Formats: sequence, structure tokens, C-alpha cells
Amino acid sequence: MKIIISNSNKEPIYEQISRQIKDLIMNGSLQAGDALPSMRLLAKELRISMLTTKHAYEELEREGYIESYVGKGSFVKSANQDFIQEQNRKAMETALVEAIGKAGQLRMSKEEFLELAALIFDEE
Amino acid sequence: MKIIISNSNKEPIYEQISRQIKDLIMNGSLQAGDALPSMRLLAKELRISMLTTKHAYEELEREGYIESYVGKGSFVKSANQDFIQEQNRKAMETALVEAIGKAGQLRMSKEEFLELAALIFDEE
Amino acid sequence: MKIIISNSNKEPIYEQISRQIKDLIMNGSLQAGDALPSMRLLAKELRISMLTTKHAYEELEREGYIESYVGKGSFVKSANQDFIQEQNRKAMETALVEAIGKAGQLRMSKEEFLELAALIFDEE
Amino acid sequence: MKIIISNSNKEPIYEQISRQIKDLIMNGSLQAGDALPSMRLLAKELRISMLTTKHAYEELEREGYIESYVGKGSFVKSANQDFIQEQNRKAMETALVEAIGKAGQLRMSKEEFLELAALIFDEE
DNA sequence: GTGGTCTAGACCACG
DNA sequence: GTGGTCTAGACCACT
Repeated sequence: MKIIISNSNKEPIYEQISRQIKDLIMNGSLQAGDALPSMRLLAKELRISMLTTKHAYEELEREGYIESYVGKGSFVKSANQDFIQEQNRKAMETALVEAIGKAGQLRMSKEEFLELAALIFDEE
Repeated sequence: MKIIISNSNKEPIYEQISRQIKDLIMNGSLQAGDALPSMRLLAKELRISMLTTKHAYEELEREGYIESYVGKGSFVKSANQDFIQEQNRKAMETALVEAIGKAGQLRMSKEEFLELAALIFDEE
Repeated sequence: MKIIISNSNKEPIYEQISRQIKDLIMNGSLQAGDALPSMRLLAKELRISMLTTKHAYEELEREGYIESYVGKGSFVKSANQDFIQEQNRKAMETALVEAIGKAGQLRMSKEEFLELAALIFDEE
Repeated sequence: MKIIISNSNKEPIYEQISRQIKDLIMNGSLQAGDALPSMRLLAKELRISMLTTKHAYEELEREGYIESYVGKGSFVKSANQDFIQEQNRKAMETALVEAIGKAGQLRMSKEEFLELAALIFDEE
């Protein structure tokens, strides 16, 4: 599991961690039941305080992505796939609305915007 | 000039102000050379500390949207229209790439995505 | 605002705090919009770490009882009275079901139990 | 003797075990003098560490429900039936007082409360 | 002044 | 070994 944190970033470290783990779960790299690295180990690897990894894991647990058990560790929750799909869809729509809003401010026509979108879609 | 600030909002007050002024500049409500209300007056109207309006105006000046002259006041800058456009374009592309990435994870086809984009474009 | 914490208690300190503040809100001692003591001040008064009071306030914010703003402080949320009623009702039913379950194990008859309940009700 | 442990539960495993054995004693499924499965066997059946079953049995012994003899095993204690009853009664009263307190905050009348209690009593 | 984040320790309960 | 709680500091952004 590869987590990259940047200090020259306004996003809090714990947010960077929980966001990246969320992404790993959502794209299938982490499956339901998989064990996450212990808070201590992850903290050591990332050279940050254990409290920070704990903060990240707590957020993930609150949002229903993982579960932690004293003495056992933290595990990806057997989340319903629907929940993950739903989250992904919401994120996608939010970004799309944002992009279209900006396009409007730039006075782009619908055709220009869709052409650009098609272009980027093919690149990915 | 209508600025609305919301306390039940995690966005810092100075950000709410500078963002709304930026929008007014972008959509043409504020033209190059126009005078902005004095920091003192704006603070009084919004019933906030002058430090906060100062913070907002400083950000706008730093980002090249306005210019302030001691004893005269603050004015919308004439230049940098291209710079602003460019920034907007970047923000738009970033959001679009994000949306397309998520769409890929959702296994949406290009056609589905473009259809959705067209739909949202018309709504706005 | 009177908060009492006990160290000779398995309940975590932050839980004791958030629970007591919840009670103050639910019984009307704290009204919507009221300011809570700053995390620092409360920590000082209770002679505990600021992180602990912060933990308590975070929980209250997550559960919708209060809102915190950097530079301003923490305030009781203008909660819908319905939400509070609902929480109270749930707590009451949980306790009642628990009591009745125990009564069953004690082989109390319904009449005995209701008599006891009536007695306690009058005392309060 | 049927013990069921759930991993997707924040209640510690040893607590789940001791609680369930307590219930079996309380409702008469386990009589005074009955032998409990050896710690080793129970651990094997539940696929958990023997340390955990040991922890559970120790709690039961501490609370006066069972007695363990080295080399012979663990047995339900004959005495203290009154003590157990008394504990149960206390727990029941505590829960009832709690429920009535909440009912008071909800401005329920005594009649409403007793009606609700009777209803729940019949359901159980 | 306020809350938000982070550190580098510590002790505890659980398995 | 694991996670849960707590301390006593620190720096930062916001008002």
C-alpha cells in the first residue's frame, strides 16, 4: 500500500491519508476484509506521529470505510458496493458541475466544452 | 455591491468576501478602474472586524485583481485579464479531468459521460 | 456551566464531557446560539489537556449539537427541537426496555413492575 | 453450551463470553455444580486464543458466578443466588430511574409512561 | 483571543 | 503485537 504525503500542502496530513485510502478502496486496490497497516507501522513508514495516522483511520471508520478492533487491527469494511458507487458518482457530478460552471464563466459554448471533454476522455 | 457572509459556513469570512468580489469582477459587474468600498466601510456594513476586510483585500491584491493606494482606496485593476482567464481555464480543466477520472472508475462510456455533461450544461 | 469529571471511571473523560453537555442542551440549560467555554478555558478549569476538551467538542459537532468556528468559538447549534426530542425518546425507550428485560429475569410480574415504576415516577 | 462470538462488534470477546455464560446461569440453563467446558476446549471451539477464554472465566470467578479448580475444571457456583438477584435488581432500578428521568424531560405524564411500559412488557 | 493540526512521548485494555 | 485515551507542549490560520 503506497501512501504519499506532502508537507508543502495545505491539506492536513490525516486528510491526505484518509483520502488516499478511500481511493484505494474505491478503485478496488483494497478489498473488503483486507487488513490495513497498523497505525504504528504506517506512522513509522511515513515518519509522522501515530496520532496523525489514528486521526486518519478514525475518519475512515466514521465514514464507514473501515473498522478497527483493539488488539486485532484495522480492516476494510465489507462495504456494500452500492455505497462506494454512490460516493464515486457524487464526486464525479460535483467535479463536472464545477467544470461546467467555470466553462460558463469563460464563455465557452456547449460544443467547445463537449469537444474538450471528449478529447480528455480519450487521453485517459 | 452586494456581499453576503454566512457564519454557519466553514469557509473563512475573508475568503467569502474575496471570492465574491472575484466573481463580481469575472462576470463584469465590477469593471477595471471601479472603486471598491473602503475596508472600514465594508467592515461596518458586514458587521465584522476591519482586520477581516483587510485580509480579503490583501488577498485580492496579491492575486492581481485589485490595487490599493493609501489614502485613496482600492480599485479594480485593468490589466491581467488574460491571467485571470488563464487561471479559470486551468481550474476548469482540473475539475474536468477529475470528473472524467471518476467516470472511468464508474465504467461510464464516453457517450454516457458526454450526454450527462450536455444535460448539466443546459441546466446551468 | 458545571461539568464534573471523574477519573475513577471507565468512561473516557471526553465522553463524560460531551455527554454532560448533551444533557445540558437537551434539558434546555444551554439554548441554541449560546457560546460554550473555549476549549482552552474548559481544559484549564477541569485541569485536563486541551486535546481532551477538543475531542469532546469534536464529537458534539459530529453529532450535530454544536458548531465551532476558528477565531470565534463554539456555539450550540440552532438544532431542530425535533431532533433533540427524538434522541431523548430513543434514550428513554432503550432504558425502559433494559429495565423490563431485567425485570423479566427477576420473574417480576407486570403488575409489580408497573407499581414500582409508578412509585419512582412520583418520587422524581 | 452455545456461545456465539461476533467479530464485527466493539464488545470485547471475553466480555461476550462471560456475558453469555452469565445469562445461561441466570435463566437456569446452567445449574449450580454444572461443569463448564475447559478453557482450552472452549478456545478451540471458538477459534480464539486461550488467553481470551481465561480472561472470561476469571471475570466470572471474580464476580462470584463460577469456581475454578486447577486440574479439575470450572463449575457453576451454588451460593450467592441472592447476591446475583440483588445485582440484577439494582441494574433494573437504575435503568428504570433513567427511563423515568428522560420521560420527565419529554413531559410525559405518568399515565402515558405506564401505558408504554405495559406495552413493552407484553411484547417481551 | 479562538479553533485546527501535529509531535513525541505515556499508560491502558485486548488478544 | 493491536487500538484507545491522555498529556504537555508547539505552530498555524482566523477574527
